[in-house]
Amino acid sequence: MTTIRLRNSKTRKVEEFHPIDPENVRMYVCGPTVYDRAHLGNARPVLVFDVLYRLLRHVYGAEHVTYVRNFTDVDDKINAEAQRRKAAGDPRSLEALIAERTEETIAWYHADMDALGALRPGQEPRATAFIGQMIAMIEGLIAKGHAYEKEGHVLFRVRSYQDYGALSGRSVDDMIAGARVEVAPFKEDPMDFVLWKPSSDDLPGWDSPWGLGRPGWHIECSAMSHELLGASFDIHGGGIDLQFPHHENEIAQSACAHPEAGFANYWVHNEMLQVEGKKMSKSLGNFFTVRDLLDQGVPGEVIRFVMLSTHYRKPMDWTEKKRNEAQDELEKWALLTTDVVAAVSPPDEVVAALADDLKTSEAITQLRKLAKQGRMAELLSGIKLLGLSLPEVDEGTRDAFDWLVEGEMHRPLIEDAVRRLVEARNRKNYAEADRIRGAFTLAGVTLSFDKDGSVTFKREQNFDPAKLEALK
RNA sequence: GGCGGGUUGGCGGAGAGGUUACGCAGCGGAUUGCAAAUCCGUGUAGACCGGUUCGAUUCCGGUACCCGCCUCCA
Repeated sequence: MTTIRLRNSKTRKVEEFHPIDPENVRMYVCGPTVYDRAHLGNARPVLVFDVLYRLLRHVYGAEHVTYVRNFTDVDDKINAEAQRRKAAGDPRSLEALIAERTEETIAWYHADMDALGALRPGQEPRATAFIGQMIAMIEGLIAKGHAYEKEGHVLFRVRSYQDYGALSGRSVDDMIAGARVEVAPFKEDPMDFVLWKPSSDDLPGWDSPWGLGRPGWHIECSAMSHELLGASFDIHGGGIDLQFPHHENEIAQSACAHPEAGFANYWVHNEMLQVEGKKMSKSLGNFFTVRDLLDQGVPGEVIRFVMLSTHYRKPMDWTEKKRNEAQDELEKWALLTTDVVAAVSPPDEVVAALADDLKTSEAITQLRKLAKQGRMAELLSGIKLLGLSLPEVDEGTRDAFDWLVEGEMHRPLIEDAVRRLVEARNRKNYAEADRIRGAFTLAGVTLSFDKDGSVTFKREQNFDPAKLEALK
């Protein structure tokens, strides 16, 4: 059996992966807060852990891997959007507006991530469905002296957990010295964080031993992972930005609530995404969503290919150039594998690359070698393991019409032009042939001639059907 | 201020203490009416300064610069 090696943030080393139970390999990844469309940065962890999920399924069997990724549907931003709609005159209750916002965002998320070729996790729990478990966990923490109630808030007593800061390599004293912690009068210690906070009448809340309120963000993941995967499980993933404080706090909560268990054995973090060398942010004006790219005609598999061409632990830079190169390479593979049936099992080289700490760029290099060697069945199988799909590429005169022509109105025009072109070439009237080809070029269609005399089309980015009129 | 990541040829991007990464672009050739595509061949590197070593881009130390997290935005 293939041995997977993963970089464990907990030990800062690449380690061999040995699941607690090979019959049920368990992975939890922090999912989105569902208040708006997922931006490109959100897609990176989705794709990184999708590759890991596919690898685990390959190695241990699809039915022996449990993948949980949550939806955070309790959040100020969701409330704010609902309140905005209410203020704009929507007569429905705030609760209904919140539910609507949550539902539509989840549907968007599914559609966008599906387009990137990401498999849906086996379970996608919503925080609001696990409030009872959160309350129970908080009660347990209070009983053990790890948490305390103050003014309707319940806070985690950070000083009560010896190993706090171990994951992110910080000491509590250093962090306080940094003087960037929130100072709240009800905290025993500046580092203590919220497990439960009071809610107002106009915002969602749940009854609890501490009054009407709602859970803190960190307790959601601790409660859901415990409920669905148990007190000890194998892999916990997420972006490096979540390492502190979110994951640190999860560990503190879970380790204190279930001191007999190990919580997550392997912590895997992906690096951040940049755009043209800069962090993606609204203020820099380089902020865009996955849907924006898809709407611009960037295929999901191209986004996926670009993402996988950089190792997950390195900052990934999204650029126009990479996107174009990825598209060219995928089209090339599509042509190479036309009518090819994928090999039953993926090539060892590709599996080995992924098993070595998810070296996706190395896996792509191996795919290129397979293409070079003409091992197309294996190439296709490797492409599938990476979760990539290939663009539809039609070649030849007849098939090309289907995607070249925007509406039947241009078909007679093009057929006639091609007929005249072929005739001109047969008569060796190259001036006329080049004139017709030039008109196609201006319309954004590249024509080329094969040895057997057939004509091949390629639609370019600047394709403009209106300019086909010039073919007359 | 604290913690972490990075700096490789024109561009992107890997691995390995000594042997071609790879892709794109470039150059030369084959092929082509001319092209495109394809095929063959080929040049260019390791931020800077020291150290270890027979030998370092690869290990160690330092310097510079870039980026991220620590703060709602991933």
